[in-house]
Amino acid sequence: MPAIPKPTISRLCKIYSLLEELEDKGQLKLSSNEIGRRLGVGSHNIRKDLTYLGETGTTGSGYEIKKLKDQIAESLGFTRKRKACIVGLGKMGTAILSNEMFFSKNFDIIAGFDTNINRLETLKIDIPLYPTYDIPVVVKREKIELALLTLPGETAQNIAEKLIEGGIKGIVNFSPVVLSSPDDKVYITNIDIIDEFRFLSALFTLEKKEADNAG
Amino acid sequence: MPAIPKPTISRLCKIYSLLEELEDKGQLKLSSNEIGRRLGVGSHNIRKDLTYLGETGTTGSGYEIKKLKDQIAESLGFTRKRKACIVGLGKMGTAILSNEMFFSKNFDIIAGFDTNINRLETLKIDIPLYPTYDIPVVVKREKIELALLTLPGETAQNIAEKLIEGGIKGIVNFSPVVLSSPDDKVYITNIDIIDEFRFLSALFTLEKKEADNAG
DNA sequence: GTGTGTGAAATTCTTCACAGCG
DNA sequence: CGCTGTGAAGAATTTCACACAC
Repeated sequence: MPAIPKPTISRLCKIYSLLEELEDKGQLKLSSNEIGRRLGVGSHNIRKDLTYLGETGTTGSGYEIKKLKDQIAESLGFTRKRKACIVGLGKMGTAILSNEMFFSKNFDIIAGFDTNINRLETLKIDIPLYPTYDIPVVVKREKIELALLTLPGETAQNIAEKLIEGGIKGIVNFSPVVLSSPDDKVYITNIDIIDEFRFLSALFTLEKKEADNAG
Repeated sequence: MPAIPKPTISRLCKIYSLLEELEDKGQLKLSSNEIGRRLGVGSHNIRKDLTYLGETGTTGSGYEIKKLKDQIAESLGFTRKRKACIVGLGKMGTAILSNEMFFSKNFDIIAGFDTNINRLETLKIDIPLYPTYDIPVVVKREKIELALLTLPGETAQNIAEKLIEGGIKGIVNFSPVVLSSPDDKVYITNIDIIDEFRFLSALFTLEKKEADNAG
C-alpha cells in the first residue's frame, strides 16, 4: 500500500472529528457526499482518501460511522492515548485547558509548565505544574510525546529547544512567532490566527483582482 | 501573470509575519535560504513563491526586508486595515483579545458578540459589545469583513449563518466543530488544536509503520 | 562565491469516468 | 438508482539545474 499523502492525513483527522460529533448525536451512517459537504471538499476526494484505509467496508449506501471511525483510528494510530503537555499558562493556556473539549479521548495532558513560578502556585489546575527549566527532565521522565505552546512571544524558540532536548516528538505552536524545527525528527505545526486572517484577506484581494482583470 | 497558488499564498502570509518580526528586531536583509529554514521549507520553494510578486527586486545577496514586505502587502492586499469582529467572549475569546499581538497592523477588531448578555456587562473590553442576535445588522452596518469564532460548542454553525446574513466575507473558526460554508462566497478556515495533535500523531504512526516495513 | 530567477522535469494530488454492488 | 471503489487522466505544486547578477 502506498504512503498516505499529507493532505489526505489532514482530511482524515477532520473526518475523524466529524465522525465523533455525529456519533455523539446518534447518527449511524453517512455518505461521502455528506462528508464532503461538511468539509468543503468534493465527494470524489473523500472516497479517494478513504481508500487509503485499506478496505473501507463494502457498504453501498454510505459508511457506517462507528466502523469508519475505528478504521481511521487504526490506520492513523489513535488507538492509544498519547501524553501531552502545555507550556505557557497565561490567559491563553488556561483558557485552552479549561475548555473541556481539550480533554479529548485521544490525549492526556499530564503536565503544565510556566516560567512564572508565582503563577504556578496560584493556578487551580489539577495537573502537575512545573517551572520551565524542568522541561527536559519531566518530558523525558514522563515520556511526553506532544506539546502545546501558548507563550506570549519571543521565548517560544528557546522553549522548543528544551522540549526537543527532552525528546518531544511533536509541537503545536500557538505563540505568535514562526517556530522552526532545528531537527527534522521533530514535527512542528504553527497556528497563527493573524496569518489565517491574512490568508483570507489575500483570497478576497486576489479574487477581486481577477474579477477586475476579467471585466 | 498566472494566479498565485493557494499554498504559495499561505506561505507568503507566514513570510510576511516573519518579515515583521525581523524588521522589529532591526534586521535589514535576508536570503531565501534563511526564510526557508525558518519556515521549514526548501529555499527553491521560497524563491519560486516570491516570483509571483512580479519583480521582487534585483538583489544578488538576499532580499531587502522592508521592500519585500511592502511587495507582499501590495500583492496580497495588506495595504489597508480590514474590519473584524469576534464572536464568543468566554475565556478563549477574551484571552485572544487580551493578547496584544492580535491588535495587528492589518486588522481592527471593532465589535464583540456574545449570547450571554450578563457577561457583556461585566467584561472590561474597550470595543463595542453586542448580543449575538444583533450580528446581522451590526456586521452589515459596520461593513465587517472578517470574524473570529470562539464558541464553546454546537452554536457555531448557527452563528456562522447570522454572520453570512450580515455579509461577512471570511470566518476563522476556532470552535470545536467543523464549520461548512453553505455559500461559496464565504471563505472559512477551521482551526482545531485537537486535529493538529491528531495530525502529528498520525505522522509518528505512519513514519513508524514505514520503518517497520522497511526493517 | 554567494544568492537570485526561471523554464522544464518530476512529483504529488485531485478529478474524472465508469465498473460493480446492494 | 444511489453510492462506493479505483485505475487513468489531468491539474496543481514542488524540485531541479543552470544562467545571470552582485
